[in-house]
Amino acid sequence: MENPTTTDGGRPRYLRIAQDLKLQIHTGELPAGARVPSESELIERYGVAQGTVRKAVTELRAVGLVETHHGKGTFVRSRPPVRRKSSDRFRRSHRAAGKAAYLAESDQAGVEAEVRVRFVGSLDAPEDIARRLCLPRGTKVLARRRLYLSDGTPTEEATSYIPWDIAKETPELFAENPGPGGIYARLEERGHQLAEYIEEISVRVATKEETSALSMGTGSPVIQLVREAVDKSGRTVEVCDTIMSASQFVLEYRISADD
Amino acid sequence: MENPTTTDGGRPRYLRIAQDLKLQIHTGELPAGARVPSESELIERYGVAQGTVRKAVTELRAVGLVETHHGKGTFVRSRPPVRRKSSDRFRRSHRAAGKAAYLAESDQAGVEAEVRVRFVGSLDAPEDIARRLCLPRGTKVLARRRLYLSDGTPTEEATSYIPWDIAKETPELFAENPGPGGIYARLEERGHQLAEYIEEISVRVATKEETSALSMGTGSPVIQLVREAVDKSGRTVEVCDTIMSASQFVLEYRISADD
DNA sequence: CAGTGGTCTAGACCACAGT
DNA sequence: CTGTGGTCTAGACCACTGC
Repeated sequence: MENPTTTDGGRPRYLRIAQDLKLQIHTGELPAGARVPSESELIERYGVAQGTVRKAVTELRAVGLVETHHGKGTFVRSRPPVRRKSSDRFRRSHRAAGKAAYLAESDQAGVEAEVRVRFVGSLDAPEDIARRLCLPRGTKVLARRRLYLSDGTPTEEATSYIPWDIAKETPELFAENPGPGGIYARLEERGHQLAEYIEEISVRVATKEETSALSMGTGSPVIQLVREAVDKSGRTVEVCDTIMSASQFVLEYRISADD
Repeated sequence: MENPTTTDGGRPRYLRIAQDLKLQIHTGELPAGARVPSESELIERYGVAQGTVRKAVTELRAVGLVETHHGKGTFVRSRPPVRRKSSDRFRRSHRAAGKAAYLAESDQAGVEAEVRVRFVGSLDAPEDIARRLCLPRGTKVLARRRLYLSDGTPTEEATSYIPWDIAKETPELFAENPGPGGIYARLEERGHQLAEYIEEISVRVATKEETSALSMGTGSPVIQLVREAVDKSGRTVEVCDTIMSASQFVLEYRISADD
């Protein structure tokens, strides 16, 4: 009798608490970056057990409203979703303007973008990448991994893989900053005129590494986008594997109705 | 001391149990459609409390390996992901062959497809839909909601919205089956030559309704795909709102590198 | 060290499905 | 009715963070 369980107003208590916190976030009572009250505080405030507030916070994490850091606390995430535009994104005109794809998008969205290079160097091609590049598995490739941040918080980690025979004749690809227009501009300068990009989108829950790299909660969904860049000769000259925090993105594609 | 907690071999017990079940699923020991042992059985088998096996099963649901039904049990899901191909999907050639987009894809994937019409009729356009159709909010539109199944299990629910002035002159749109080539073929016959489709993809956790419609677990991620079909005059003649069980799909888009 | 989140237990009661 | 999953409690201990 000291346990009303599910009879709170139809819905479970943990959802009721989650709802309450959502409201506080949306009204600005809990602004972006703010600390959400600790578990003990919530336990006292709502008069429930730890497991219950825990489920509530889990709910908020799943929705992408907060992120939690062990030992520190849980915090309100910032920023609304960024938009990526497909037909726009790889326009040669953006390159002419001296912008890489990412900066071009972010500019449009009015977000302060930052790119942090994590690794540039040779690597044995992983299974899946080798297949996509039509190389025997384990072949040496150039890998470029970078982390993208919007307004300071990491949202996206991308790794480009380029066959070694192409990379070695394109020294700019080894630089942290490959120059105006990004690596696609460099590849085209070297005679690899691009014909099309093929993007594959899938959704899964984050692995432990991704969770920490993108500082999200456990079990958060991520979007995995694998893009192949194909040149006029039909060869795949680059594969880019991107992991995004799912709640932060909306992808847009335009498809011509003419065959 | 009767509680070893996290010291099981580095990882939490619930992950250990989840891992164990995953293995049984992948080896076929628990084939598609099979019942996963009930909570009480798992409690006994692993010698843990209910909360622990619960978290394990939650993990499996998040990964999309099982689905659970209150009062009945939890079951292994079937089918690998279906592929959708963008440049393929809306080819006029598929319509000529008398197939709607969905059947065309599924054929390719060797999956037994089924479409179940849930609703066809007029509706006041919801906020977001009205905006996309450039109509004042609350205007009457024709709505067509259908559920798509692969090998018997629901994977996708789509609702098409068509402005009333277009719908009323196209009687086939009110039929359960709009005929060969689907509604896009009918729209083109009525003079609305399509120019392009614009698709927006986002990911979020399922609402309660979606959870039951697609028979997935609570908190599973879904892909929301909103497509606008634009005709040669620049008018959006249809908006289609699709919810998919995220773990069941891989979306593919081809983007031309030429501006 | 104290404070935070993360895992676990043992036992209770509720809600849904099928006999 | 029994058996299933769903919610909740009270209290315990572990692990990470920062003073």
